[in-house]
Amino acid sequence: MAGSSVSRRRLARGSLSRQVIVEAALGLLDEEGPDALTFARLGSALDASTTAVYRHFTSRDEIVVALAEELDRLSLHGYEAHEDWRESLRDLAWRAWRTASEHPAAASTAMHRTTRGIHELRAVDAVLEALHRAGLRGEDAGTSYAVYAHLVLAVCSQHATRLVSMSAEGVEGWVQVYHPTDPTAYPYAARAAAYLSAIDHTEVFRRQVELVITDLETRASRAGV
Amino acid sequence: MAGSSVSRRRLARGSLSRQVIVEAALGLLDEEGPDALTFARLGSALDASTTAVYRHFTSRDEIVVALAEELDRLSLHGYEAHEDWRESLRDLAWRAWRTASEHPAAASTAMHRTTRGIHELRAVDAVLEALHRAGLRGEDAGTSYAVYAHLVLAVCSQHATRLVSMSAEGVEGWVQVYHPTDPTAYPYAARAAAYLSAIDHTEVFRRQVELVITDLETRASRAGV
DNA sequence: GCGTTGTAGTCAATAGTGTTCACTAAATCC
DNA sequence: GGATTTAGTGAACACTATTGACTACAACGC
Repeated sequence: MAGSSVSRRRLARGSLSRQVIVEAALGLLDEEGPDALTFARLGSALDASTTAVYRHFTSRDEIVVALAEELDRLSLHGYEAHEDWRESLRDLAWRAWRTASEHPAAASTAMHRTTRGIHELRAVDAVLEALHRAGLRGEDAGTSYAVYAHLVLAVCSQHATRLVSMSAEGVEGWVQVYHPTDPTAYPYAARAAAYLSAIDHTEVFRRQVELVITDLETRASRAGV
Repeated sequence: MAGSSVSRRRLARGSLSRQVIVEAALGLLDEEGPDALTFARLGSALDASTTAVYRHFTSRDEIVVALAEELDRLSLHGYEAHEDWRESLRDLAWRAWRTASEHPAAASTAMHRTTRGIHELRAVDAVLEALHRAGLRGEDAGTSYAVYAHLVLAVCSQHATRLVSMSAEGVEGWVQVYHPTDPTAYPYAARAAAYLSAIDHTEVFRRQVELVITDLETRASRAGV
C-alpha cells in the first residue's frame, strides 16, 4: 500500500543521463516554447526532482551548450560528403535550415552558441572538406569557411527566432503599422509594404546560399589556376 | 538636517523618460555586460526605485525593443543616401557592424528583434531606396531587401554575441581542444586550426557584404535591360 | 548473504528575477 | 490654495538558478 500511484517513489538510479535530459529539454522547447527550459519543468518532464539535473550538468548554460550539440548531431545525421563540393555545401546549409525550422525554440536558444563539441567539429570538418575539394587551401580556406559558416548559422538562427516570435505574437501587417503617421515620409517602404509582408523566407535563404557558393566558385577557379 | 546625502529624497517628477531610461540601459550594458539589464540595476543607475521604470515601460521586453530602436537610431545618425546605390548599401551595412562592435552587449540582447519603430522603418526605407536606384522593383526588390537585410543583421547580431562571449570566457584556442582525441579523424579541421583561430572577422564581413552587392548588381543589370 | 561505500536523486534554503498593487507626494489646473 | 492627476515608491508574490546537507540505492568485497 505504501508508495501508490499518487506519491511518486524515488527515481531509479540510472534513469537520468545527459542524453535523456537533452532529449527531454528539446521536447520541452518544441512543445512549450522558448521559456520552457527551466530546472523545474525539466524535472517534472523527467518525473524527477527539480535539482536532479545538476548531477549531470553544472549549470543551465551547460544544458544549452549540450542542446546546441544535439542540434548539430540531428542536423548532420546521415550526412556524407558529395562528389560535387557545391552539393556538400548546399546539403549542409539546408540541414541547418531544416533543424532551425523543426526546432525553432531550441535553435533560437542554442544555435548561436559555439559548443567545441564533437558534432560541431564534424560540421566544421565537413565544410572544410568541401572547400578543400573546391581547391581552396590555407588562409583562403579559413576565411572562406567563416564567410560561409557564419552566414548560414547566423541566418538560420535568426530564422528560428523569427519563427518563435511569430507564434508568440500575432503576425500583424508589419509595415502597415506606420501608414497613419505619414505615407509619404517613407515612400519606398510604403510602396513595398505588400511585398515585404509576403516574403518567402525559404527563397531568401536559397538565394543567400547560392550567393556564397557562386562566390566560392569564382575564388576557387582563380586559386586553381 | 532631514534628508541629508545618505537617505535619498524622492526623485523629482519629470526626471525619468523613455529616452533617459534607454540611455541608462545602454550604458549599463556597455559597462557591465549582457546580464546587467535588470530593473534593480536600472533603478539604481537612474538613482530611482526598482519599479520606477514601469511607469514608462510595461515590461522588460518593451525596454529591449526600445533599445533596439536606439541602436537603429545610433546606426543611422547622419546617414544620407549616396549617389551610387552600392555605396548606400555598404554604408548601411558598416553602420550596423560598427554599432554591434561598439555596443556588443546591447546588440546581442536587442539587435535580433524587429521593433516596428520609426528608425527601423527609416533603415528599411534607406535600403529600399538604394535597391530602387539600382533598378529593382516590386517583388524583386522585396526579396532582395530580405537577402541583404537579413544577412547583414543576422551576421552583425552574431558578431555582437561573439564579442560578449569572448570577453566572458578566455579566448582559448578553439579547435585545438580536440587534438587529444584524434587528430586524424577530422583532418581538415586539424590542419586548418591555425587559420581558423586567426580569422579576421571584419574581413569576413567585408566579403559577405560585397557578395550581396555583387549579386544585386548582376540582378539589377538583368532587370534593367 | 551482508556490511561498506560511493554517488544519483531529493529536499530545503537562498539570493535574485520580473511584475503587481496600494500608497504618497509633486506638479498642474481651477 | 484646494482638488486632481500621475510619476515615483515600497512591500509583496511567484518564479528563477544554484547550493549544500541528506538519503537510499546499486555495486563491491567478504
